[in-house]
Amino acid sequence: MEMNQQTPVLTFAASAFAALGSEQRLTILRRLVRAGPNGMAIGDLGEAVGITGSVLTHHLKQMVSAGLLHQEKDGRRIISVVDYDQIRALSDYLIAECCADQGGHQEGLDHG
Amino acid sequence: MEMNQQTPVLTFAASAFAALGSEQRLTILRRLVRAGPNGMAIGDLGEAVGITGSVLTHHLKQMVSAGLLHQEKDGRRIISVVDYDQIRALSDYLIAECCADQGGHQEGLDHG
DNA sequence: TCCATATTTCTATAATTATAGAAATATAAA
DNA sequence: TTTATATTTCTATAATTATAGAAATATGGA
Repeated sequence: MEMNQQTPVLTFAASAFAALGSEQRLTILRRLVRAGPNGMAIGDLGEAVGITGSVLTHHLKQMVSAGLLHQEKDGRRIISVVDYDQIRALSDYLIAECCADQGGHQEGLDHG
Repeated sequence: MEMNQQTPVLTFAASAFAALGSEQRLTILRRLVRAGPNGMAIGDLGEAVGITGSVLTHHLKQMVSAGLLHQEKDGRRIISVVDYDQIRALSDYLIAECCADQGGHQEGLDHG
């Protein structure tokens, strides 16, 4: 199930946090962030972080499905690129929803 | 395994994000945030969010273990209180680590 | 002390996620 | 077209997490 704009905020957030909830995936994400907006081929990524093959595919799939990454084809390579806006949205969610009445509260968000 | 100051950042972050990665737990957390720094007894919390008994205990345990909450005794009630600082730290991590080179980068963090 | 309440632990089962090898698919280059 | 590379899908198994009822523990009040 891929997340889109119709997905309720709670569902998106839970799915995205779950996708961040693994040391391996955080490591993968950090490496992709370092790669910047040009992204990185799966093979190179795997070599860089020491996670390859079907396990890497499995983790990337979860992150794509949660909306943290997207992928583009470049010949026979698949380039993974971080969706920075989604990550920012998640960080904002955390402050807005989870620090309400503690100085970070914002009114008017629709929780779906 | 309870998180403390010695826990590597990556391990804390992965564990905390995993603890946020469930709609039920996000719902619980939001209710506890609304309760503010006085927290909320488990029974009242369960009634409010519609998750009770061993399932609620199970979720709270994960959140406490990840450092998102702590618990205090008040007679025979157990009061759960959000650790706002930890949530802020998590939000900061997301921006610092995962939006680096995209405008949110900070130097000098030790990734453990 | 006895009782009611609050919460946890125990136990079991279901569901999901993780790990990994092998085969399959897709594509570019020779 | 053949070959090598890149990645996925398939399959299987292990590990973790979720759900839930029942029994156990802890505490305050009658």
